Amino acid sequence: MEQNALNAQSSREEWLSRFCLPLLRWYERSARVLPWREEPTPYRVWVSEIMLQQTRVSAVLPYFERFLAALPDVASLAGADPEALSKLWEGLGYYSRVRNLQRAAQVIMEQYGGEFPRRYEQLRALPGIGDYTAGAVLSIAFNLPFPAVDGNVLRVLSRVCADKRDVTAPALKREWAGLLKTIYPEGRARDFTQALMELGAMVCLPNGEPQCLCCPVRESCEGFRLGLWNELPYKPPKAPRKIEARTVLLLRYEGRVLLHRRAPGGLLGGLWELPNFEGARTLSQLQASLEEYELAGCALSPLGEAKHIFTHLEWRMTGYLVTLPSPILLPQDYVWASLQEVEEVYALPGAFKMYRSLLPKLL
DNA sequence: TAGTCGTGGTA
DNA sequence: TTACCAAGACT
Repeated sequence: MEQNALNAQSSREEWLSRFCLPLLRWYERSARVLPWREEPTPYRVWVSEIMLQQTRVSAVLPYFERFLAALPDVASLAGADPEALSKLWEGLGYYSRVRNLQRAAQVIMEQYGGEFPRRYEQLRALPGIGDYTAGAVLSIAFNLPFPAVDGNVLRVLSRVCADKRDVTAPALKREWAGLLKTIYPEGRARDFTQALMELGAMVCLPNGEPQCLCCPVRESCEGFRLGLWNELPYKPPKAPRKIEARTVLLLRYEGRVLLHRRAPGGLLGGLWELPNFEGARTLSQLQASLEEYELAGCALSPLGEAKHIFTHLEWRMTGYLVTLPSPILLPQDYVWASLQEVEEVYALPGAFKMYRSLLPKLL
């Protein structure tokens, strides 16, 4: 065993002096100024952590400011109009996050009198709060020594300890959390949690070369000593994403476009969309389909192709403009929306961005 | 456990 | 262009 290497068996004193304290000193002078850091109330920290799940800081910033301005506290979130809430989240992705956010706010109002709970089990039981977020809120908002093991922390620890095990394994995440719990510096939980993540975000980078020469814990890093940064953290290969052809319809009538509300749950659950169906239909195929639906009098023209890549799915879309000559009876979950309503009321996911951008000219 | 669930930045 | 993947949770 190398004398300068840290590992899971090193003592608390070794971790503190070689890792935690240098890291904290670095954080004190290097931490980015972020809105949820300036005033780390439980509500602000919670909302920021939900937004930041699998999402970059730069993407979150404008959403966070707008969200906090519209819904400044738990009570306003609990009572918010779901449609307006969905619109506030439009474009941020993983839309179940915002539904869980409101459900949790309602639980906090009803079960905790609007006061944020401070016990791990209570936080963990709220919708949308898992092991990471519970630890993040407890440590960052309440300054309590609970670890928050995210992708940054897994990357930092796997490199510092030159650990080649699969970081996506939940058991390993629990193991790192157990280690961290024993080395939290007294009274410094808020800074230590954020310092670990900040190091991963700014120095111990994914995708390319980490900034080891600027790293405050370089001298104790076994990954650095062994030159293993390129191999760590280890993740097994992922399944290839499925490719799906879809036909998208932009139906218009008298300056309005037809929108459909997707079923709750599942992909883009509860959001609005341009009517679409599986398979790439040609113009003549589509013409035949429309006649079946007694829409024979429609003018039909192609709008071009578009691609949208989800994490595990890829849509290759073929779009058509359908101009209705007369009104139709609208089924459930369909609306005629004006351009202004598309912009201000209905949450339309990014998958339809290309066709949405045509609306100002077509309506 | 492994699949589902968005979007945009970056090498 | 492609592939990775970012302050994960849920089933």
